[in-house]
Amino acid sequence: MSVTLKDVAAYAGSGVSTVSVVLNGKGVDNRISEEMIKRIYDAAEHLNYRPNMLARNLRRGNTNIIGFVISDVSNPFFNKLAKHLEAEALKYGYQLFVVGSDEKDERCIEVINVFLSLKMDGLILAATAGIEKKIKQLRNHEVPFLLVDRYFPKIDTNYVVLNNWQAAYDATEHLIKKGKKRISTFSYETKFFHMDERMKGYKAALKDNGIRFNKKLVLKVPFLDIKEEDMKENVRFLVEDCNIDAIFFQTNRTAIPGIMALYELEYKIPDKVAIVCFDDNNFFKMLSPKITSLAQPIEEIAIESVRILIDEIKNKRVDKQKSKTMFSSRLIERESS
Amino acid sequence: MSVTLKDVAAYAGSGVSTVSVVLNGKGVDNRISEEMIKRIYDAAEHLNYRPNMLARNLRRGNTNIIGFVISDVSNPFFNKLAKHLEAEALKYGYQLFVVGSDEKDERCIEVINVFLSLKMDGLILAATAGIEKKIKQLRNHEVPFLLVDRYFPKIDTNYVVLNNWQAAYDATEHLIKKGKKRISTFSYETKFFHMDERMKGYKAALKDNGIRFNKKLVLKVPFLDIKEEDMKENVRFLVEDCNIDAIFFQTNRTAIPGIMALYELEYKIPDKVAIVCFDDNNFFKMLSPKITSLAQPIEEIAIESVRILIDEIKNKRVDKQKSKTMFSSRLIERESS
DNA sequence: ATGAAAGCGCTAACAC
DNA sequence: GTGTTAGCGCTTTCAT
Repeated sequence: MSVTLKDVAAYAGSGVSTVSVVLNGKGVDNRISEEMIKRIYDAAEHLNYRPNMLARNLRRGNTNIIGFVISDVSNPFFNKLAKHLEAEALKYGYQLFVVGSDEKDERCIEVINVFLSLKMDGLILAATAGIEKKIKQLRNHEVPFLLVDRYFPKIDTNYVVLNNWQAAYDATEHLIKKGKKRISTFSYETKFFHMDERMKGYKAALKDNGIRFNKKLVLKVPFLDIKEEDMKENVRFLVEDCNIDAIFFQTNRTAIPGIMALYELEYKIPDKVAIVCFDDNNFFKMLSPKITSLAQPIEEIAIESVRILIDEIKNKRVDKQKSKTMFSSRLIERESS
Repeated sequence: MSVTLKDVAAYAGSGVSTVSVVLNGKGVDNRISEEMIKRIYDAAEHLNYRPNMLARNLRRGNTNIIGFVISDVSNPFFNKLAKHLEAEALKYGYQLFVVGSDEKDERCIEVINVFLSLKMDGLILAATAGIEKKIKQLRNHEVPFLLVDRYFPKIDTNYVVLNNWQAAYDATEHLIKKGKKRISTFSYETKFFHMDERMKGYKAALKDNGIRFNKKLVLKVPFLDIKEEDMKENVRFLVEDCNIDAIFFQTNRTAIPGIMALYELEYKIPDKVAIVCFDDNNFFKMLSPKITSLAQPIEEIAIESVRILIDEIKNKRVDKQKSKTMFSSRLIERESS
C-alpha cells in the first residue's frame, strides 16, 4: 500500500503525532524544533507522502466536501449551475463533488445516501420530483443541505429558486402585449412544484389581461422521453385545429423540439406563431428568427446557494431558521415575439 | 453523532461483527440463525442505521467509486460524456464522482490528488494540456486510471480517444470535394496533442489533393477566452484579405462565435464560405443553413472507457499492458458545405 | 519539545 | 453460530 504517517515518522526518526502536527502546519504553534520540522518535511517529500483522507475524515468527522446531486449533467442549465457552484465552493476552500441522478427518484435517493455515508459536510440538491419523503427524513440527519431550482414548499428547508410564477407571468404578458390572443403553452407531465407555479403565472397573466383560459391550449409532454414526432403533431394540432398565434415553452427541453417542429411545418415565426422560451441558451441568438427567452441568473443562484450552505456548515445550529431565496428571471426580447 | 454498528449491536443484543456480517448480506453464508438475522435487520431499520463509508472504505481499502476529472462541466461534449460514463459505471456497481478542473493545470492536479487521497478505485481523466508530469507520476501510484479524449502519446497509459487526424482529414477532403480550394481552419493556442493531430490531418488532406498549405489561412485563438470581437475580425480578414472559400472549425468553441461572425458579416454560407465543424451539436440542424459537422461516438467512448478501467481495477496487475483505443468520427453532411 | 496511546467506525481473522 | 479483538491511517489528549 501507500506511504503512511508511520512511514514518514520512521524515516524522520520521530513519533507519528509529531509528523501529524507538523504536516498540518501546526509545528510552530506546538513549538516543534525547527530542525525536526525540516526533517519531517524532507521525509514526507522524499517518500512522496499523501494523507489518507478516509482516515483523516473519519477521525476529524468532516470532509471539506460539498456533494451536489445534479438531476442531469447534460442539461445546460444545470451544468452551468454546477460550474458556478464549483467555483464558489472553491472560494470557501470546499471541493464540489457532482453526481447525477438521471432524473430518477430512486437514483436521487441513492446518491443522497452515498453522500451521507461519505460524511459530506453539506449537500446541494437539484432534486427529482418524488423524493419528498427523503427530504423530510434528511432534516432529521445532522447534515446541512439546500435545495436548488426545484423545491418542496410544504417542507421547511433551505432553498434557492427562481420566482417561476413571475417569470411565466412576464413571458405570457409579453406575448399579449405583442398582440397575441390565443397563447398556447408547453409543460411536462410531472409533479414538480415549480412547474405548477409556471402554469399559474401563465394563467394569471391571461386573466389579468382579460383572456379566458383555454385548457385545450395547454399541452403536457412526457418528462423524460420527448418524441420529435409527437411534438410535431402537437404543434400542428395547435396551429391548424386550435388556431393559436403564440407558444410559451415552459422549458428548454420542450422548446428545442418545438421550434424544430415549427421549422418543419414552415409556420412563420413570429407572424403566424410567436415564441417565448424558458431558460436562455447560447444558440437562441443564432437561430432565425432569434428566440425570445427568460434568462435565469444562474451565477447569482450559485453564489447564494453556496453562501447559505457554508454558513450553515460553519455555524452548526439545529434550530436554525431555514433560508428561502427567490430570484427573478430576465426577459430577453429577440425576434421570435 | 450518527448511529453506528455498535449501537445496532447493543439494540439487537449481539456482537458488532455479527451485525457487520449480517448487514453485508453474508448472514446466511456464515450460518447466523434466522432469528438473529431478523433481530439485526429490525434493529438497523429501527435505528435508521447507515454505514459510515469512511470507516468501511478505510478498512476495506477500496471505495467502489470512480473519479472523473472533467475539464469543463459546461462543455456539451464533456457533459454528454459524463452522462454516459455515469450510466456505464453504474452498470458495474460503481459510483461516478465528477469534479471539474476548469481547464486549469493546477486545479486538475489538485483534483487528481483529492481523488487519490480519497482512495478512489479508479480515475478517468479529461486532462488539461500541461499535466504530463503528474500523469507520469500517476503511473507509480497504485491507482488504475485512463485518459479520455485528451492524451499524451509519449506516456504509456490507458486511453480512449478519437482518431483526430482522420477526422480532420475527412472534413478537409469533404470541403475539397465540394470544390473549395482556399480552406481556412480555426484552432486553439494550446499544447494539446490531439489538436496537433487535427492540424496534421488538415494539412495531409490538402497535400493529397494537390493544394498547397498556406500558413496564413491557419488561425489560432486563445484557448480560454475567445472574444467575439476578435473572432469577427479574424473572419473578416480571412474572407476579405485572404479570399477564402471555406472554414474548418476544429472545435465547437471556435465554431459557435465563428458562425456568429459569418452571420453578422452576412457572408453567404456555403456559397461564399462553406463550413464544417468538429463535434456535433443539437442546434447545428436548427441553424440555417444547417451545419455540417464531425460527430464523435460519445457513448461508445464512454462504454469502452469504463470497461477498460473496471477491467484494470478488477484484475490488479502492475505489469499490465496498457490499453489504447481510437474511435472514428462520422461526418454529418448538412447544408453548410 | 516530543512521543505514546486512545479511538473514529468498520471488517475479518480467530476464538469459543 | 456468535463474540472478541486487532488494526486500517489519522488526530488529539496527555504524559514526560
